[in-house]
Amino acid sequence: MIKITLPDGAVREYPKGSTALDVAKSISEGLARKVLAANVNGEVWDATRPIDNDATLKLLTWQDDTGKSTFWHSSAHLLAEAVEATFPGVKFWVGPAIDKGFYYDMDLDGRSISEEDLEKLEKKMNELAKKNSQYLRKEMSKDSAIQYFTEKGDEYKLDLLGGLKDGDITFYTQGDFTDLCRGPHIPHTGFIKAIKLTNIAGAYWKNDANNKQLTRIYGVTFPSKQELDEYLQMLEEAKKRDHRKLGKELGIYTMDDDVGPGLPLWMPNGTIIIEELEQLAKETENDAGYKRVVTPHIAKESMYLTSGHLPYYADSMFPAMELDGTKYYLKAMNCPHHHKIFDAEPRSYKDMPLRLAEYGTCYRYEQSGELFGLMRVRCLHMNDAHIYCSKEQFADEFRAVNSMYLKYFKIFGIDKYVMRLSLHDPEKLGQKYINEPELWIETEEMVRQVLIESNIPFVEVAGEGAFYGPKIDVQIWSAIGREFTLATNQVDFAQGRRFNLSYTNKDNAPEVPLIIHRAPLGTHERFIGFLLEHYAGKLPTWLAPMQVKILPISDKYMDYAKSILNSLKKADIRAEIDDRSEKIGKKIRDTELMKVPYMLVVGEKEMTEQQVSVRRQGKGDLGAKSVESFVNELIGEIKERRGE
RNA sequence: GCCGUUGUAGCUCAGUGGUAGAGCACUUCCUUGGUAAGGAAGAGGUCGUGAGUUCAAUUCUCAUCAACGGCUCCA
Repeated sequence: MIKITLPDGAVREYPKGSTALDVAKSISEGLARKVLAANVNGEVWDATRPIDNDATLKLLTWQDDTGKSTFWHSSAHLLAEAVEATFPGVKFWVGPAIDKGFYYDMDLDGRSISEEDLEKLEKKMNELAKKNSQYLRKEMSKDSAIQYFTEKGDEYKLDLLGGLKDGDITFYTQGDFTDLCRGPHIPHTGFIKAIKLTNIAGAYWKNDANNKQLTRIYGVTFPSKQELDEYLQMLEEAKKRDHRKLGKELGIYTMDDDVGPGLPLWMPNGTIIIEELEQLAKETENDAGYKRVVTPHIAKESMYLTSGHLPYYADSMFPAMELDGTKYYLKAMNCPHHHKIFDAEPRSYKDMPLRLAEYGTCYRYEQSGELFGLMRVRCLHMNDAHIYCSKEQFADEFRAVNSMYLKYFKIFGIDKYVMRLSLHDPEKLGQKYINEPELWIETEEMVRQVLIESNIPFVEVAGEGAFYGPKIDVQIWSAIGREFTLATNQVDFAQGRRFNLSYTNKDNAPEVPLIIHRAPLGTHERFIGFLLEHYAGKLPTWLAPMQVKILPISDKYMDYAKSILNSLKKADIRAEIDDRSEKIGKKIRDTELMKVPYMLVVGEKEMTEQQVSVRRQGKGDLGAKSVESFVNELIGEIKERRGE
């Protein structure tokens, strides 16, 4: 007998070789029908795998993240089974579970798969799922595994085997499909009740653009039809808050073929948002001791050679223009310009830290396939600043930048983000990263300490640093789930020396400053794209392009409406009268759809009592009040940049 | 840049080898109506662009541009 300890602390005895499924059955049949996998001594196992020793056990169902990912991983195998049955000879690479669903990468050997094929595959998968085929686990020696795949001529699985140790190799078979796989898997295919293959995409083998491109099929599955429907419904909802759709509907920005891809034209409504954000940034940066600067959009090649950008990023800069034998580049970043401002005057430790801020216009020749609405563009306005400081001042400055982020996030109610400490990749020193291994480790540790001391939760990722130093990135997700860096706070131990920057320290000796690059609001483009999605277009009043719409019941009240408009304008409130000869219901509907925060309905009653009937977008009628008190309250809401 | 899909009116979308249609938006007129769509009439498109096949192309083929879904990239 073996002792099984359950999550509630209960210890039960079972015969040696019992499975998690046996344990579930001993608790209840209903539970047994829901068990997808099991956590055995901290490791995720098949629910059908025999347990030979005492163990702690947690049964995993659809309610557990690992239960879900096991379900989706098994679904990927089911997809592969369907593909193999439909397109014989296909070679498979890997098929993992992802955040929402799964994919499988495969080499179709020159064939291509269409949307119609996806439907066929879905059908086949449903057919195969109904067979309730068990996922059978089998251990195999490395040699026989190599033999197996050599006979099959499967170079992909052989490649996978190369990275595995003898003794770690397991195979899983369900129905007619066998795959090299670490597992675990759900008990049988019958759990998979609802299947949706979402899209087909190309994906480079081993994520390397130099390798062959495989075909990737994405899908998502559920234990019930209802959950799939709910998921599809949710996707529809997400599309409604896509900034590209809202940007068009609300007149924020437009793109034009004649202007060029990735070059947004900001319309009047979008420009208002930009100006409000800049105002916020100016106020915040003034308070934090920043000084504003303005620099040109172009600079000579020599400067980007000095900075070291050109060797790393020439491909993603617009090609140089040549004038009088000198090459000029459109600037892709503001830092070198700012360094030149630092260098324009002799600096002493008394000037430090020196904080130079600019909403600088940058141009980056992003790859065509990467352009994405406002989130990834070729002309961008960075909420940029560079802080020049001593090593001693670094921690305080870095911390202050982080708290500026958090201050902004509070204003905008941003809570769904991940702070990422982006480090260098030691293998790419000298290629992607400046070859200063000790400095890397030293500064990375400085940044890590600041994060830990400030109690900011973060994840560490190697290979995401800037070429000149480590950074903290704030990662966010677009409505459709694509990940972006919203804000960034970077340490730069390289450019100071490259530009020969120095200040005189207390001992009258020259010293190279450390530089912090920071962009807490990222770029206008990405930030506004993000905000549109974040607020689903319902911007807080201080940001809303139109803040108040006055809706007269009929033309008779137009003069009264105009007097209200005057009071609003005097208070610098963005307002307008809907003077169309439409019924009030129509005016309200149109204003609601344009997501104007406040509507003032005025008619006979309001005019006699010198009031306005206030209607809040999305909330409905708030009742009548005097014009004066409405204006005063609104001024407060706008000044304090209140969210709701 | 790569793989795949798409491209018809301002927007959302029908449709056809014989030079195009709906709803909303727009314009004009009627209507002056109390909290999410009042009525009528009208205007609007060389069907992304270029070439080829054909008596004839918006429709078929190719190229190109752009957008979309991914991959790669992201100072």
